[in-house]
Amino acid sequence: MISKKTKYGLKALVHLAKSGIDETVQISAIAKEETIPRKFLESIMLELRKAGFLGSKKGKGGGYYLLKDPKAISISEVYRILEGPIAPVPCVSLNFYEKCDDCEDEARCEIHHLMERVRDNLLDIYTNTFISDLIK
Amino acid sequence: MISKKTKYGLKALVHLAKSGIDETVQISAIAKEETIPRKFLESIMLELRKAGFLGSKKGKGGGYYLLKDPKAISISEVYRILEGPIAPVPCVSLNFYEKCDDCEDEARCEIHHLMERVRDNLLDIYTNTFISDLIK
DNA sequence: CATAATCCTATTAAATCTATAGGATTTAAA
DNA sequence: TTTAAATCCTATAGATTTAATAGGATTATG
Repeated sequence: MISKKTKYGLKALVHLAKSGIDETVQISAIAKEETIPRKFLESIMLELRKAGFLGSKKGKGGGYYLLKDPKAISISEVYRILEGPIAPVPCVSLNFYEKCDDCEDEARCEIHHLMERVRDNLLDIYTNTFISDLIK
Repeated sequence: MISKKTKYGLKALVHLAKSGIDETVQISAIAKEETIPRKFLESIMLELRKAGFLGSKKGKGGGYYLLKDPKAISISEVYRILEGPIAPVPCVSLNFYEKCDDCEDEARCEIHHLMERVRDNLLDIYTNTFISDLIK
């Protein structure tokens, strides 16, 4: 299950992609149209800006705008920023690896290989799908 | 990310499968060998029994044993009992469907189709992998 | 009858998720 | 120059979920 944060973040990026690159859109407008709590979205946009996806303009008439081409923003990048690991368990994560407390030897762990397969499938989808692909 | 509960449950089932169908094994033995907190495992075994995967024998010399052939227990069944929905969002879940608060029309939701693809991939893996496939 | 096992309910502790509060800062326009 | 409108930033509250434990009740064996 993905968090609402990630879901909202993806929707906001698609929203901006629809408006066009370099077009500023206000948080309140996105929040209203996408039915996302305004303050929650504010914190998400901040993260996406700090991660380099968005630029912002302060003050009256300001807002957020896409810094990258929607064709160049893969879902996996966004996912890792907002959600964290794509892998189903930390011990098969490429970017957020953590050893399990319970198993000594990963090669002998019964569920390790299954988890790797799941990871590979998710990675395949998320790295080969882009914000531009989500525009309807 | 899957919960430790699901991970522990899968490991316990594989453990029992290794011992053989109808062979009773005690919680404490599984807990020790798989490095799972005993009391936690106790509650997991209880759930697996109530779901029909396991039988139990009380009293001295008792324990748990597999009721089904490991070749007939798919990961998806276990997953749904211990973890819940396989789908990444409730609105694409086959067994735990819930409407989203935010989108009005699922057909027009930008991320809906992506989530369906993820679900289908996960389902494919989890329904076509069985406890017997995890034995090393 | 002592021992060893599951059974069962409740509860705690910690972590995470979701959302909000409350201003500080910046900018545009009146 | 003032006002309004926007982001910026930190903190925190509240709710939910996860992980684990407590404590005894029940049952079976020898």
